[in-house]
Amino acid sequence: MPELPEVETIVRQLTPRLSGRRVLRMEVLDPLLGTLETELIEGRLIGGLRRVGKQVGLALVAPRRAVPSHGLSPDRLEREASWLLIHLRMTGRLTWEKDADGPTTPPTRARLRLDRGALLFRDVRRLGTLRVCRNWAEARPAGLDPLAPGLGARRLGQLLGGCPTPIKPWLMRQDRLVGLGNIYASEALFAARIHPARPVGSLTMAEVTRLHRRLRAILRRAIEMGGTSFSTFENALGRPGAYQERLGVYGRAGQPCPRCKTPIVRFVQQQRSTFFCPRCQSEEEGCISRSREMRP
DNA sequence: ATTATATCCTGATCGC
DNA sequence: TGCGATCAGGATATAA
Repeated sequence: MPELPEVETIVRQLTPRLSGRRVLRMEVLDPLLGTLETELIEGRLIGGLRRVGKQVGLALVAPRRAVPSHGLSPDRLEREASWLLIHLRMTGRLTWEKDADGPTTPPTRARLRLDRGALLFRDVRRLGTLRVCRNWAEARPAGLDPLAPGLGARRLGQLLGGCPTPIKPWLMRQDRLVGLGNIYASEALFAARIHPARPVGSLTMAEVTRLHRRLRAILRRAIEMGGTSFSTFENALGRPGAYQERLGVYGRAGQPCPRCKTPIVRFVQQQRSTFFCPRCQSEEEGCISRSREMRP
């Protein structure tokens, strides 16, 4: 379940390894991936990597460029590059392999052969996708990145608007904010002490501010810790993250809330598990001051 | 327009 | 011990 911090971890690990490499051949092994415009990729240089929402974006530039190991600047890539977007969905993995010529083993779904080594896309559940875009305008997602410098509490408030949708499913809508999935949506609301079923329009400005601050803090912290390995996530080096040790509510139904010891509750929202603390995250707005008194 | 449901996929887990 | 049913969830398609 790679969400924003997990994808960011992978991008950071792969950037020095892949930047400047020349793509020799794109091998699509799983027919479920469909046909791709490989001519926008093959023969070009990897100008850099970038997280595009929950996707890993490989930026490809003309082969005469000199590319530093940290990649070309973001604005340069936005002007010049074509993009390979890799969506890992649930079980997708990206790893660099030294041997680019040997036989591939399942569940390898695609292999990008480079002038040195190869990038392997493995994915047991085969839900992941590959997409080729000719430019940044095609590749850029509709939703805003929660860690973008321009996304202040005010902007988030405007984005939320007054709709009656429950806040938790709203946070997972990729056409509004990109990068949040089931884990971090629950965690952000717990940290901000907002009930997951609260209508978006009912949030006070104070709550929006709190959500904004907590959300960004959690994502940054999770990136520092290499993401969350809840069940299956592994980074580009085949190692787990560490943020699962800091999860407050996700996957902890029945266990005591780390803040007030009340048992964590699980319920289903839009066919997905939502976890929350019934005491810290009151259904009604206005109980914040009370829960604040509970703090040690 | 918005919201709800079904679908995809496969390994792990559960109940009998 | 074995086997079928259920679950996990990101995104999209279709239905209401």
